[in-house]
Amino acid sequence: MSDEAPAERPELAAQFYRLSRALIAAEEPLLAARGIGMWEYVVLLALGSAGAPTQLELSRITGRDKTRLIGNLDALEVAGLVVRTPDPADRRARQVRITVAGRRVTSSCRSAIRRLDDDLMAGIPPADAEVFRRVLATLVTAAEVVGRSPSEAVPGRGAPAEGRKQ
Amino acid sequence: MSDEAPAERPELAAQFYRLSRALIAAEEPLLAARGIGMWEYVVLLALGSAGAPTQLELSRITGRDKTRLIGNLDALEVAGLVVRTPDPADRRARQVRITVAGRRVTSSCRSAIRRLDDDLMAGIPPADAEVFRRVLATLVTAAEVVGRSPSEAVPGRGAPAEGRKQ
DNA sequence: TATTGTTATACTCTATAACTATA
DNA sequence: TATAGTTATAGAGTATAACAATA
Repeated sequence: MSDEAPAERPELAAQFYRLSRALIAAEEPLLAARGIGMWEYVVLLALGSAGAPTQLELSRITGRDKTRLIGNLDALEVAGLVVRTPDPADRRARQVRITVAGRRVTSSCRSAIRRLDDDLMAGIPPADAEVFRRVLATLVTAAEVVGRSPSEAVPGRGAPAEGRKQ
Repeated sequence: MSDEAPAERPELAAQFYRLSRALIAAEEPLLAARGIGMWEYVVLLALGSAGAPTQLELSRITGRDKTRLIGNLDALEVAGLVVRTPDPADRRARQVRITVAGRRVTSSCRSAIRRLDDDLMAGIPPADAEVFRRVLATLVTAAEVVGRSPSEAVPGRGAPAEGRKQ
């Protein structure tokens, strides 16, 4: 209990937050130069693997809300990077497919981002980098569950102090 | 050059983004149960180390905009976790100091977050975890500069494709 | 005139609820 | 009635500009 020396270990959330912000800020101009935004790139990436998902399926794949996906698909479609065709089995749904131009843009973006990642990792010894990437991948999957663990529910007093207005 | 097999290496930004989102989402209820929000915790943490900075200095320390800092300081002050006193040397400025109650809340939050971090890292072998934390700290400092490196300026065509409306 | 803290305004992003057309 | 896609509305977060008190 007498943690007089706080050990000064940095908090993971703060570190991940800074890193993601810095990387995304660095990637955005690279994507913009190729005519797309961050979320449109995410959509293109997902479409590169999936076959011809419906918009709702695509929403679930990317984790992006279906209503916000629409604007991205609109932009991608007018840019000729995806096509939306009515689902023959269900005329309410629309199947989304990536085009050849879409694959080309995706590949170009991926290369640029890969280069950025390599720049960031440039100073890390290869052995350490490999450990880092392996642990990172493990944490990403583990993070889905964190917080649901019963390590701590709420502190002493019962009132959840809900109504903060900030 | 013939990278036919994309090697499937995940992108760092996506991984950091997911991790920070998951961790922050898990931390928010812990902080809320103690009566503060994420940014107020950041402010309290900064005040724990700094002596009695002025609001503008605190803005620079935390990286938070000075106008948005105000709401956080208001909330922290009515909660009795910080006090604002006029700077005797410059009557325009106000010095911000953390209170004893503020230190108590900070410590409680830090323990809870430390516990969350430990939960996340629970499955990682200690040796790997140590490497991971060391590399992570290195990357955080390196990330400040990434993107400013000349690894790639803009792709083929000169027009920066600026006016995207999304 | 410049600066500190503050307030006000606008703009983006997000979340939720309605609406249409199909089923 | 329920669902896929769309649109509209409201909220949170952010950025910028304006303002009062002081330097």
